[in-house]
Amino acid sequence: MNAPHPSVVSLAAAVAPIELPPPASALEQLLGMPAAAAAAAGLPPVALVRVAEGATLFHEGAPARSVHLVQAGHFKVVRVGEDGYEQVLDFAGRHELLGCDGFADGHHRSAAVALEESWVYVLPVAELLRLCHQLPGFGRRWQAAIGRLVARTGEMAWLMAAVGAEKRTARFVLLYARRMAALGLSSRRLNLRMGRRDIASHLGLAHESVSRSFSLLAEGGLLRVDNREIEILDRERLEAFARCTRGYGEPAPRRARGSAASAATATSH
Amino acid sequence: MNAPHPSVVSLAAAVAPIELPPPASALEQLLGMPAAAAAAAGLPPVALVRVAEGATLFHEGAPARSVHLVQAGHFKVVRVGEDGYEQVLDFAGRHELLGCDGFADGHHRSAAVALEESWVYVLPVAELLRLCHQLPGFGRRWQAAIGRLVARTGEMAWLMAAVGAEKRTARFVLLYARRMAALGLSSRRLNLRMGRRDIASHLGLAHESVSRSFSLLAEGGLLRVDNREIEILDRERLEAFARCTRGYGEPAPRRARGSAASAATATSH
DNA sequence: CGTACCGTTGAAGGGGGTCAATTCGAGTGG
DNA sequence: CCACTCGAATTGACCCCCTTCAACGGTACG
Repeated sequence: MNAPHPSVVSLAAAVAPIELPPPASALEQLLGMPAAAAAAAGLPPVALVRVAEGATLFHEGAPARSVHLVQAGHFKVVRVGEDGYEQVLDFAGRHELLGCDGFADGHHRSAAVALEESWVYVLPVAELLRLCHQLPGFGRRWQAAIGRLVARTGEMAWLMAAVGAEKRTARFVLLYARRMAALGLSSRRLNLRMGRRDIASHLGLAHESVSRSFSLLAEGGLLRVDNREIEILDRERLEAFARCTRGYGEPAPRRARGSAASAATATSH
Repeated sequence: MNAPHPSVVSLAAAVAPIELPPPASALEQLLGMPAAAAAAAGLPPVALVRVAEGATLFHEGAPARSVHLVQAGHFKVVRVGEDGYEQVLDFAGRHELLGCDGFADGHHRSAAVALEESWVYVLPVAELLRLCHQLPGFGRRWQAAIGRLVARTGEMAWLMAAVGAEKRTARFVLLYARRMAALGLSSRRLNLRMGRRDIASHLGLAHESVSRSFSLLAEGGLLRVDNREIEILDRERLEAFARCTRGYGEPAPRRARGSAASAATATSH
């Protein structure tokens, strides 16, 4: 707990904004050009700030003056219900936007909490409109980013549509793996940055159910689970299992020792 | 079924595009100016097309060349899973945008089906960028619309977070009422445009459970249910009931005859 | 009048929520 | 180094709620 009272204050206590991070910059990819070219085009430099683990990037209800582009690290997007229940809306990693729901009325409708030490670019909303005007091609990129954001609703619906905790957990793992693959990382060995509670809140389950699901999927030989280290052992069967949204049937592919009969799992029907 | 094979073809068979609809135009509100002023600014006219009940505005996977602004009527946004299960992602009415998830890669990730005879404005994506450049103030309005769209993820999460079919149904009713209020319509007497199956798919429940939930909420005196005609009898208690997301407890406020004791329902506990 | 679909209600069965105990690891201070 | 604490993660047991299967009434339509 290097953040005693998680607050935006921790931002001020962070290291001074840097100009260019170690690997490829998420900002450059969004702009569609290297930072040097952007500077030459007369664009003001974009701040890159550090967010400590457990710190809140922005609070629910706070005025939304800027959006954030994740350069490194991971966040959870949460909303606290009127009853105090913390609902995890989404997880966001590199190249993803945070805070766009604040566009609606100028106030954030969710909070973003860093799951680990992270770095984000700060893009004032006023800058965004100017970028659309000045940078040719940025409009398209910005629209694409918005499209991916809107598509998140579909992903979430896909998650929640599955009945059965195991199916839902399987879909979560597949979704997470897909995002890792999009970042060029391994989609077999996953390093979950969030705890079981956060996963459970995201999936609408009890954290015990998530734990049980992981165990059952591992018992079935689909996954190897070691705390937050996940390895997909049999992607074929995992996807087949997650495919059918409805039906408690096909309870779990437990002990399907049959080797390559991928057509149908050898459950007794 | 006036649409034998629901298809975009029905669009061509629709009445010729009109220029101005009867009441206030959703397009004018998005543009921030009357259509006459927009025309004077050199903007090309925007097509307003009719979509028959049951017709598909755009299909999943189809190339996304334009977004649609609902002027009248209602749509359901659906995604068909690989297993053929139809998942309702959202419902969209007047003043709402359809097809923005296609921004991501140029292809629609969901389909839009008209629940009744509807009218939509067709906004080519290329036009949108030009509007941002030419129309002062449009950028802000467009951002706000995007923000509302992104905020939908939070609404959906709020829906699904509730455990218990009754709570989830109650939240759906409240959400629907809120949208009706935003349109200036009555938020007490609701006219659901979608069937129980669609609601169930949207809430991740069996359609029988939705039906039962409506009956139980009606039995508790919170709602009056007559097929698709819903009336909110006691908004106070309905919101209190929907408030707590978790806990099967407080099963249902059935037969709470006690008049004004709103602090705690008089269940035997 | 028959068909088809929607909406409602009943009965049975199982999955997951809740509560509870246990293990394990990290951090802390003796 | 060890005792202690705290939290995360796992596992077990019980029981309610929801899914599923089934039947029934109502309405639109040919």
